[in-house]
Amino acid sequence: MFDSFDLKLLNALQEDSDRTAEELAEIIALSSSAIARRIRRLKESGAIARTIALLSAEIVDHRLRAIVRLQLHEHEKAGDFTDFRNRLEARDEVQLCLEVSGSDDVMLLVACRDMAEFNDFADSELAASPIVRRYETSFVKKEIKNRPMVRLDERDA
Amino acid sequence: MFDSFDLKLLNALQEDSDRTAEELAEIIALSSSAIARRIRRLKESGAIARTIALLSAEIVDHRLRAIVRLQLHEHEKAGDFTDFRNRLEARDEVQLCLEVSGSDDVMLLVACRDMAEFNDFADSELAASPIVRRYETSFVKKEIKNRPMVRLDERDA
DNA sequence: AGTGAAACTCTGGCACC
DNA sequence: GGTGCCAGAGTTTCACT
Repeated sequence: MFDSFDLKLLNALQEDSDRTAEELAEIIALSSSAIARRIRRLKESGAIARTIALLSAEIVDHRLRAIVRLQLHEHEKAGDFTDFRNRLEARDEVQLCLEVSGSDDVMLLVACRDMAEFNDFADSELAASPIVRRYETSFVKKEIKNRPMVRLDERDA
Repeated sequence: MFDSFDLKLLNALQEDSDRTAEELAEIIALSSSAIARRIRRLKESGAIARTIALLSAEIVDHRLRAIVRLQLHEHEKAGDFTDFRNRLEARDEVQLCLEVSGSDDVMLLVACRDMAEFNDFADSELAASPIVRRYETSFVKKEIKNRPMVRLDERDA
């Protein structure tokens, strides 16, 4: 699937996708046209899902972020859970939604403007949902690291 | 700080930063040169911290991801905690590290290749650390949503 | 994969509001 | 102050080797 050039390229683009093909060619031992060709192929094939801008911590830190751990009722029809998932996915406040193992079933990272907005979210999406058994909230005091990056190596080839 | 054009632009770039100034000019009512100028200013001022490529879910799903909730010992010297934070920050496996309120002190999202690698990580960084009192791990079964985006509006101006 | 030319995109100066 | 227009610089794309 990927040769070692692709792997280096994917790692580099996950760190900073703003560099030109020529700059990347200096890091990876390849001509700029080969770099450009590979980037285009990786985007077309979907290996690179999308490229996005991340805002400064100064802006993001003005939001109230919360980790919410959900326990669901056990015998839910698949349809209800799908609806619930779709509702969460549609909410702008939900940055991350993961189905997890262990005593909790779902974990959310929610970014709101303030506590009032968080309460509105929790009331309408969580407390009001018949499939949520209970939920527990921790608020984010400080972001120490946020790097979505997955470093690839030859084992990912 | 930001006028309504900047806010629209920041929202658009958080969703997809691969569009040209001309394409963005069709969404936002501005000429392409004005768009390009604003993007450059937003990057120079640091409002846009960086732009990154996100890999496809197919690639990321081959990793074993875990949510780890940490409780620390209470009377830690600030220096020890700083060291601990720096170690976690330096580990590629740590995608997200948050200081939180509530019964836990720190929450991690960790991406490893397999359980063996996760255990190595947990043993060397968590179990071996004198400042960690206990930790609890949930593994990610399924990613339902992952959008780091923070939607801005006139209240962020 | 690399080279070079064509096409496209961004940059910077100037007039305008 | 910021915008739009246009020309030049820089970057990507494409045919060919």
